[in-house]
Amino acid sequence: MEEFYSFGEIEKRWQAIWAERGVFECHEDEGKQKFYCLEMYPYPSGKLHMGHVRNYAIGDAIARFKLMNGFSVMHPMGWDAFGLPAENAAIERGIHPAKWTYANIDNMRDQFKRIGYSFDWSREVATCDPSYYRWCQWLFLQMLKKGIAYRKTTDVNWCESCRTVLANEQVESGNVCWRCGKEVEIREMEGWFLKITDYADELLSHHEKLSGHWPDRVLTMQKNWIGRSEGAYVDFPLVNSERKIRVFTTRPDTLFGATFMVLAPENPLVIEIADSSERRQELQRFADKAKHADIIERTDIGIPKEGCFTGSYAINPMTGEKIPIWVSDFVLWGYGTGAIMSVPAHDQRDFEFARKYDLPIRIVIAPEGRDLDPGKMTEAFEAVGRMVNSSAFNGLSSDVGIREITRFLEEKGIGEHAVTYRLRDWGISRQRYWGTPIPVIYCDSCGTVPVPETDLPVILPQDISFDWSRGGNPLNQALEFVSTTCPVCGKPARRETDTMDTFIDSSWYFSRYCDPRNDQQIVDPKKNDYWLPVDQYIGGIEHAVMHLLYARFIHKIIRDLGYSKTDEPFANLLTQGMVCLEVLRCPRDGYLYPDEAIDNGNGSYTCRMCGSEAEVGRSEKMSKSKRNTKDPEDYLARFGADTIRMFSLFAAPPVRDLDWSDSGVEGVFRFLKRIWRFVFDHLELLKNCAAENVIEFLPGTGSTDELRQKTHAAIKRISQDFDGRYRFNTSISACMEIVNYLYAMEIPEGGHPDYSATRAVVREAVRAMIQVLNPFAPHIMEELWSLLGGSALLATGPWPAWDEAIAREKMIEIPVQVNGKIRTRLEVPADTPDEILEELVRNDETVNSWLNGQSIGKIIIVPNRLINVVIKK
RNA sequence: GCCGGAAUGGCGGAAUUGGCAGACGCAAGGGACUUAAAAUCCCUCGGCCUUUAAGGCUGUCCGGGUUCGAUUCCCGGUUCCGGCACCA
Repeated sequence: MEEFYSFGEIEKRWQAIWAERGVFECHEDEGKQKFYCLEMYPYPSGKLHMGHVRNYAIGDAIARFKLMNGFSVMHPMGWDAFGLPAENAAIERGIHPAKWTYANIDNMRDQFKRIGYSFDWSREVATCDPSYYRWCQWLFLQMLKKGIAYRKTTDVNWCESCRTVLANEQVESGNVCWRCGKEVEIREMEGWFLKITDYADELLSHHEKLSGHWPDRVLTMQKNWIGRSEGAYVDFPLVNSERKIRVFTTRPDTLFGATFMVLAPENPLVIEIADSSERRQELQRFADKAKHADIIERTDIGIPKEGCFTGSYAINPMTGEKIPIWVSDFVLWGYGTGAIMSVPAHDQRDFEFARKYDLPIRIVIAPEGRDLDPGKMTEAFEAVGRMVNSSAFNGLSSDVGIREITRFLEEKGIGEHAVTYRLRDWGISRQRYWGTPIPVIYCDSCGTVPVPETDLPVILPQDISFDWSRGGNPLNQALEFVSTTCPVCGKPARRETDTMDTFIDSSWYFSRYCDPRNDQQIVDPKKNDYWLPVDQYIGGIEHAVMHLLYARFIHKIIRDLGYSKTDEPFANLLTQGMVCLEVLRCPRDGYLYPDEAIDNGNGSYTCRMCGSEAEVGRSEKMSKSKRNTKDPEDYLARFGADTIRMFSLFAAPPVRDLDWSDSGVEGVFRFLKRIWRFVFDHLELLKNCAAENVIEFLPGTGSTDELRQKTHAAIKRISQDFDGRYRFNTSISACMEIVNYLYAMEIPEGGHPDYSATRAVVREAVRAMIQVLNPFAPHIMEELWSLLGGSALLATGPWPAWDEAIAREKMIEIPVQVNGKIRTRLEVPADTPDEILEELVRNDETVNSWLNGQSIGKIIIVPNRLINVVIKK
């Protein structure tokens, strides 16, 4: 053993041994309990960043812990390899997307291996490989067959900077592209959609299975996104026409208060019902304006809503009254029926609209214990109450009224109970090259024809020109790809040139890992049944509604196709926090790299370029644009893989954001060196302790008993931390305490009467430390394990057991309070009976001095924790 | 506007079920070793007050409440972060 911890050589050696022996390669083993540990696979952007290091360090700790505990562990890795950056690189630098992507994959795989993650590389997949995307295409064909995939022309979100359509989930803050941050525009386009709305109810109700296993906020975000609302459809007949206008309302109890109607400008009825050609033109202009209005302006709550009268009237089916029909852009064409009944007394938007255009307001819901006056109201009364001005329904409470009115509507055939969702169907067509080709063919005679399954995969052509000046998707220019023959009639036909949203690729990759080389089917159902669901899924919160909703949806389709028995793909979800660092900002030169500023040592920084004082901003997510990134490679070279892994687990609990700290990294490095040196300094005493299964303990001194107790308590604590709590920062600190204790302890020389007793306890402690730290710093621990005589690999265990009796402290210092303030402490054996404690307290000098001659009211004893003496009032 | 989450020393964080606030680490200060530096080891370290020892008061965003006892539970508020934002 060398005196100094040479991490570089140690890490390289053990990585080679693990790979050689295939320790992390897994297979279905019915004799063992399985554990599927998965971190969200990365986009191969070129190199790993600190967020990756952390994400995979968390998963690796869990996977390694399970492996040491005898589970059959699957911990796979692959690449979310289709996507825009590859294509942009091709345009900017003339490198083919495939070449760029595979070069990045090679580099990142090499980085992963040098960090020593316990991935089963034999299961690696890359979504841009035809053997993978073939099954995306197959899945699409199955959805087409079932009517889940369909084509329509509709308003879509178009990002000009990415030159493609985006799904609703991929538009942030109302109008911003999730990828590039630029504003999106609404365009009418034709494209492919998946009927995720068919699964809305199930996606929502299965939250029940996830509750308690997924973070509440992810479930809440999905719930809001799905946006279920329950109410009724109501038909309003038009005056002088056979036509009806159907509306959706969540408040049938307010139906008597509907004094006008409003249509969305896009609603085709608008033009149809206009009462004159003049009016028609006016309405057309209004609709055009609404269509081209800025999305933010149109949807901002604060801005008063413009409206336009159609000249037509409808009949309120309850009151029989004639009510005017208006048009306004606050009514959305994509939600409900694109038309509403307006109840200005009980809906704020309707109220504001009614005030602006002087439309009637009628109270039909009375709050408990007060009266409303339509003339004096300043806002709508939106809460529930008792029905008034509602004929036979007067006096009913809102909830009863909703039921009764709905029943009445159904009896009369003028409405029905209804559920609507905010969720829209998922638009998956992307007008870009680097994605999975959508396997359909357009034939002039036969229409839209699916590519026969036997012809899959439809290969993405490699020879392609990325000349955007010619407009549109580069695939359009690939004539050999586009021109084909119709599979039905054999006449010339053209292929679809749009590719699939890459979120499709990532919606089922966890299934493919179960059977990654299968070229007969998407996955062998037996293998899916063995491994799924993923027992622990780990990734960033940014995918709360995108990836995590899509994957749940696609998995249900895979289930319905008979390839899985599980309803939900991810049994437990952990969303890790971001890796953050303070930003440096110069008032003139913007964000600065650390070496662009001079550290004045007093917390202030000077910009090297212009000499002005740079502001130290708050800690923000590491990003290139803010220039506050740290390259894992630098730390790998200076401290090694074990140190960066352990730091990223120690600095904060996984779910929280982590502030990067160079001195914190050094602290962890020091800790590993301390362990190394302790073993080196006590090599003779520790020799072969890893090979020892049973240790003979001798009656010890105070400190040996204490060390044993601390060792067992630490094993217990860390084992329990792995059971879903995953607070590795405290696991590591428990080990630091043991190591500190070992350093502080007097370890007698051989021949001393206490030597044997101390030796046994120290050997046990060091052995256990090496074992429990292995999931966090596997290379150094594997090395120490082998140096201390471990014959098998530590990676496969064993995990140490703890003895409950030893883990419990023998002597306890119990704080004694008088009226809630600590005044003294009692040193007593654990589990001392209450009577004895009470006796001790009553006779205690300090306690009595704090009584000031008053008598004791009662004594509260919390076993082994605390005593509180309450003075009688 | 609505819905979540958070707030603890100079900093990251700990306190698992209402029971010792500040574990562990960083930074800082002091000391040992060294010709020196690095490395390493040891000590101190929330604030205020008194001090010979030791102790007292105060302190977990702010204001109330429940309780023998509240970082933890309840009510009201502040600030920050995130999500959704005319969804009828």
